Amino acid sequence: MRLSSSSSSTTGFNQVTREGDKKCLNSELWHACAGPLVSLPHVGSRVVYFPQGHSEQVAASTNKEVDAHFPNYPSLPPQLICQLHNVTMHANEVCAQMTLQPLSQEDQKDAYLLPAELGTASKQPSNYFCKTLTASDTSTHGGFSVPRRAAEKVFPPLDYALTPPAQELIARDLHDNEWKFRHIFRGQPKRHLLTTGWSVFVSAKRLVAGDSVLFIWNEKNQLLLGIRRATRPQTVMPSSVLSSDSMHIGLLAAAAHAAATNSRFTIFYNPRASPSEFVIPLVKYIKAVYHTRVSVGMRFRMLFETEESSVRRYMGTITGISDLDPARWPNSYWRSVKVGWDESTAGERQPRVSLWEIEPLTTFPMYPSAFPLRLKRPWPSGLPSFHGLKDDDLSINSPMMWLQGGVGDLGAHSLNFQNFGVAPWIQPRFDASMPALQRDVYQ
Amino acid sequence: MRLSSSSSSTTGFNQVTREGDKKCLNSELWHACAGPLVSLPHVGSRVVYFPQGHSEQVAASTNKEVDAHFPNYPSLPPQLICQLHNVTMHANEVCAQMTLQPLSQEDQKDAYLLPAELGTASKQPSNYFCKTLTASDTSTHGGFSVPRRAAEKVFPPLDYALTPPAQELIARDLHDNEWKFRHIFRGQPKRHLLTTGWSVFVSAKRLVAGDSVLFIWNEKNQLLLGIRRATRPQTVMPSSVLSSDSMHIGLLAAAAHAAATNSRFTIFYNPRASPSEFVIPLVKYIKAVYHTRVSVGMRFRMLFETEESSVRRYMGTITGISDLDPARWPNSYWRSVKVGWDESTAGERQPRVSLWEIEPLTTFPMYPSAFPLRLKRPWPSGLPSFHGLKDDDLSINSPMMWLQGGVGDLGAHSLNFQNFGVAPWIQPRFDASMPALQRDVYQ
DNA sequence: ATGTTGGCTAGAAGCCGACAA
DNA sequence: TTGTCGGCTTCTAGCCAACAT
Repeated sequence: MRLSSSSSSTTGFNQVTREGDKKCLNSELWHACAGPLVSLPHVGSRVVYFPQGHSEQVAASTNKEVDAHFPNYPSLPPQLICQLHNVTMHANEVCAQMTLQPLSQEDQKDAYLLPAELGTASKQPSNYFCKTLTASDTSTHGGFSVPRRAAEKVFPPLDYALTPPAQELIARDLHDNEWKFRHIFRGQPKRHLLTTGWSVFVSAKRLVAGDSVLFIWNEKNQLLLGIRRATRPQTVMPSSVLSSDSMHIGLLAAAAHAAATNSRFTIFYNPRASPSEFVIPLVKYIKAVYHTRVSVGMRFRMLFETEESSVRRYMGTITGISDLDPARWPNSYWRSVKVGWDESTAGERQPRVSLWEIEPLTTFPMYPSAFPLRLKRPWPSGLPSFHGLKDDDLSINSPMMWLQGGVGDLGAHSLNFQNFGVAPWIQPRFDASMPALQRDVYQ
Repeated sequence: MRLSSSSSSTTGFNQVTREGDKKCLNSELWHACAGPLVSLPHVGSRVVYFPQGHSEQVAASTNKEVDAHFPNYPSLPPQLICQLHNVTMHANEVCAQMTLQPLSQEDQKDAYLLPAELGTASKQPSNYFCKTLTASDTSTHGGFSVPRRAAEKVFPPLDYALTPPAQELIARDLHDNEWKFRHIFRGQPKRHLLTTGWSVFVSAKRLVAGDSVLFIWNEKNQLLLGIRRATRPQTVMPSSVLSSDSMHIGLLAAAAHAAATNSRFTIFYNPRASPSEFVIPLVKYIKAVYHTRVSVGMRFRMLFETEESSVRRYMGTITGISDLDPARWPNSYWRSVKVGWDESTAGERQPRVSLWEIEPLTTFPMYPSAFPLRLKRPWPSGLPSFHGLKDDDLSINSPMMWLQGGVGDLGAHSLNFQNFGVAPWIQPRFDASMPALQRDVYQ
């Protein structure tokens, strides 16, 4: 269950969302290109930044793991609670630039005492489709074959009285460039095709078979058009600017310096390249780490993105809880959970996940937590169970804001809790140091 | 005439010179693309690395200057004497990857005591031409117009008995890809043209008007083909991997860590992006810093690259000698010389240069040096004057090795020394701490 | 000496339904 | 339902000399 945490697409446009001071990016399209699982924390909210996760993104981008002979930054904790000052979406390679400011040492400890930020539900694109391009779609021989259901759902209706039925479509990309396509319904059997204009788009964007295109019909009756390049292995060269080692060091040193001086620093989050989100809302972190009981043997679910840009759940079992990198990052919650996946195709899914990525499937009585919780006191008893969640609210495209008016968006997807009738953290333990995560959050 | 310091093109191929373990790069072509002023130090030799210069390259690549609120690395000196362990030339964006290992604290001081590395003259391409592409050259309407002199000098001779005279040219690029062109001599008036094959090259390399192509006819009777993209302002995006701040910090932290632990680190030197070379041979540094007397008011020359990839000299006057960045990099020789340029178009030339970039024009008696030399003792008198330098050796394409057999390539521009009958450092001072820079170097 | 343009032509780009998976 | 292909058409890429600078 993920309360799609405080996505910045709430209002359609996030704070600055500019690319090089030129144009305002369409937040809805950006999120569609980023994928259904990606959410950006709210500007102004408090977040947790994980240098380890950032390091993983750099490693994935440069195809080079971190060097073993690396300087340690003992002053840099594995997680850093920060104020999120700015989020800028970039269009070329879909990524988000975030300006973070670590809280002071004192505030780091007191973070749990402060009221959590208001969260709002993210507005996912309603009418869209995503298709992976075939060889025919990208050849010079013809146009683009539109899946029938997709065309009927997303494109304006054709006048089928015409012979053949056809219209001109105008779509805008993330750069706000306009692309015109001839949409025609012809052939035997009949099918929807984009002909004139398609090839210039393909060559301009340098699309190849395997890349995906994304058409969105939004509330303003505009057609939006995004692309997602296939993750070509070995695509990025070492950037020829800085060695990957220096990049790794730079990321750590920048964060350490910012932490030591409580000054701002800037990171790039690349959703399609990064294995996992490494800036997550503070409330999501607190809930997962302090209010969820996990133990070896426990079953869980986790969301993954499908080929067609929708989500599906995979199930697995927790097989261990330990530090991913005990030498460099002791006592880190980053990917601290070792898991086994039910399906045998599981080779493609990571063997370690973080607490906030999974939904434990709890049954009563709960197993005692084997995880070294910092929490000392049991959660006050007598909290109500969760009932009354409606099935209609469970779609990933219309996540339910089930804490509206409360103090926090707990930052998880709310899928399928009703299957268990109770939130997994219905009886979490309680830490005396965090009274301000008021109980009414859970009501 | 330039003692192109110990360029790796000496043997035609440098040590590893591989791109992604795929192909062996042609060193001659790489240097031609890099430009006539670029030289790479020898693998195994000792060099001086300037974090400031490296920082300038990152700033130029990311279009972002270094932040004022930057962490200081007091342990990192402005120049670091290193052993150069490896040089790898890259082909995509012409750049060189170098692995450096700082000498130990002790060896840093003793560096001047060790014998200087052997230097050899670099072999510049003999037959080549470079042309900046016009709108017609890059349009889909036609081919490439070859300048007459260039075609006659570089291409194999046509059989002018044919009507029209034509041949097929086969050229190889840095990736060792083969490109075929139809070379024809036709039109009224007659001119050399590349027709069939040209447009695929232009589109494959994505060349636009303003970019340059480079044809080389080498000693093995092979035709080599390189490109140089115009330095488009704002070309590079922030790489969407790491913030420019983190890159700056990363470079400094990596160098500082390597210096502290005497471990290897890796840098990328991008000749076309970097304002100045920031890894230079130790001997060149020693000569410029310890054996050249400069003072305010002194006249000097400096080499620059022309549009046609040849060199020309500009003259100027030293107007000051001071730290470029007294706060961050006190006592640094990097761009420590403030200069004024003779020609009024001097706005495009930097107002600060480093000692090893210029050739002071000395006359007797020399001005007393206003620069804080560390040298204590005057140079032993009685050294011979320099005579007998021949004018024919002054071409940049046939640099003379006038220290052959000596212990060091002094790595400075020795252009036009014969004009003054004496090397500018004929009477340098002498430092007791550096006896091993034997006097016979200068004989 | 060489950049640009108009004219011409060959070949690729692109539209179509047939066919098959 | 939709990917690929052969057939046909259209249009542009590309060769040429004229012309201009």
